[in-house]
Amino acid sequence: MLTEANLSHKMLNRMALSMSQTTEEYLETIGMLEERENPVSTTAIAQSMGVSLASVSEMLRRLAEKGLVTHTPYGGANLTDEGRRKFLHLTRRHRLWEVFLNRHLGLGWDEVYEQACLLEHSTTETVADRLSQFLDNPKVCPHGSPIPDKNLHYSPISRTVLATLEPGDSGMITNVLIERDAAFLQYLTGLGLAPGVSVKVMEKAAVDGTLTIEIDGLTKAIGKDPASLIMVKRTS
Amino acid sequence: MLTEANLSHKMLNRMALSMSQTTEEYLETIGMLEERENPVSTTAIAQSMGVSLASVSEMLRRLAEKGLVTHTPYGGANLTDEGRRKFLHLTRRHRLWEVFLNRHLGLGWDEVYEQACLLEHSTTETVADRLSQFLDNPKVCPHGSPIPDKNLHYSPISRTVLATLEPGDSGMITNVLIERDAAFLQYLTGLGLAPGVSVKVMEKAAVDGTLTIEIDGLTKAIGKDPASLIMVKRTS
DNA sequence: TTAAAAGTCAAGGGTTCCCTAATATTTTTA
DNA sequence: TAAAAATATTAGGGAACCCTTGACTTTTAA
Repeated sequence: MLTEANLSHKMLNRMALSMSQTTEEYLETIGMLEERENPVSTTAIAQSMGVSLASVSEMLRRLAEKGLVTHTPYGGANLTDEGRRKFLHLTRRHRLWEVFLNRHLGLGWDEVYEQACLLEHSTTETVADRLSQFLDNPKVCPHGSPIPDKNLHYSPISRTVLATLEPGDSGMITNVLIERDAAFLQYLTGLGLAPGVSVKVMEKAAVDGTLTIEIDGLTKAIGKDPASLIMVKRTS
Repeated sequence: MLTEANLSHKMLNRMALSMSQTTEEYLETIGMLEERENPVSTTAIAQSMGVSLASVSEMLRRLAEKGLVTHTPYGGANLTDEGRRKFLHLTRRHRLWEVFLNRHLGLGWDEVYEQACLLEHSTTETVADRLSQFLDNPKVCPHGSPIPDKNLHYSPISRTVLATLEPGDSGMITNVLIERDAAFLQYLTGLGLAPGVSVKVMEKAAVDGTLTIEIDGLTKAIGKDPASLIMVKRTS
């Protein structure tokens, strides 16, 4: 029986805006993986979230029940329109907080991901919109990833990977594909690499693709793997 | 057996900083009630949180186990030093967010409580400290309540209630005791009352204590009950 | 001293999320 | 193409967390 007394705060909350934090994290993971793999495999989700395959299977069933994903057994998962909408809202909140934390609180681009992960789940639409205004409606986060606007539109990202540039090519870093690995970001910082920085490829090792690049007048080396996680816009 | 695989994200989180959100809310409620009633009765907590007496009894046992409160059966509860520390941290975070939301995002003083309630539970110490700096280490929230500093010290609040002023007395509003009742705050806004505003008592009805006051040159009436929730600093 | 108020205990329920083990399906490869 | 390997699902179970009702105990106040 559903009495008024039974409608606790929590229940009302759940009906009003929310999904549990875990559910939101599944949506974010799936949305992120969808950009690389479509549909998204159970294994990819399990690895990315650090849980067992069985947990993912079960969660996918629950998400499908709620209409947030489509899931064909043995065939992977995709966000529904509704799921995608929630995913983009979360992305927007996450990246707006990253901008705030970086720009106004002085946290490094290697620190903001984790903090934004915490805040994004407790951000109402009102606060997100006001925050966006306060920040002058930024288009990208500190890692260069696009921030969906109020209508959830966002600009496409570059498709060119630093690792594919050839000697003589120049480009400007637009964004990095890994945002939560603080150590990786610190490594890039040490090299002088960040969104907006211009690089010129001097050499490319035939054997393993290691690049010799010029950044800000300095010559540096970067392996093919890290260079595959850095997106650039070619300038020549 | 405790394997590395068993140490999920959640478990690490729990060990590192946290308490569930509900636990934090109990601490906040108890800390708040302690200012009026000491020790705090089970009933007071139950009413304030909208749960049954039995739930509170059980939770007090759990909080006592964790060393956050002392609880003598049939004798009420008190925060331990550790509980008080957590309570003050939460208060600090809550009120810092209120200042931010009000000052920079333009939310009204009647809207900030609810939003800050959400954010406070996902705020690390680093972010709280940086936020405080960003806001120039504010000493009070939009409702005039003191914000504990980094060392959890805070200035005492006024003990004078508007309702106790006599005709001819003047004072400045320092803070209001009810921060989460948006309708009440809107009522005060309509009267022109807010922290920092000066008032002069013109009349006081003998029968029910209703005050006639002058605010900003305008004459207004306010009942004894609302006037008992408004704290002032006497200026004459 | 007795009734009312306050508080506790016992038992149980629901949700959420996770795991292991067993099983089923699909893909790969020999 | 059959067996092996990889992938995915189901079954069964459990822990944490928080809440409830109903019976009972303690305290308070008339």
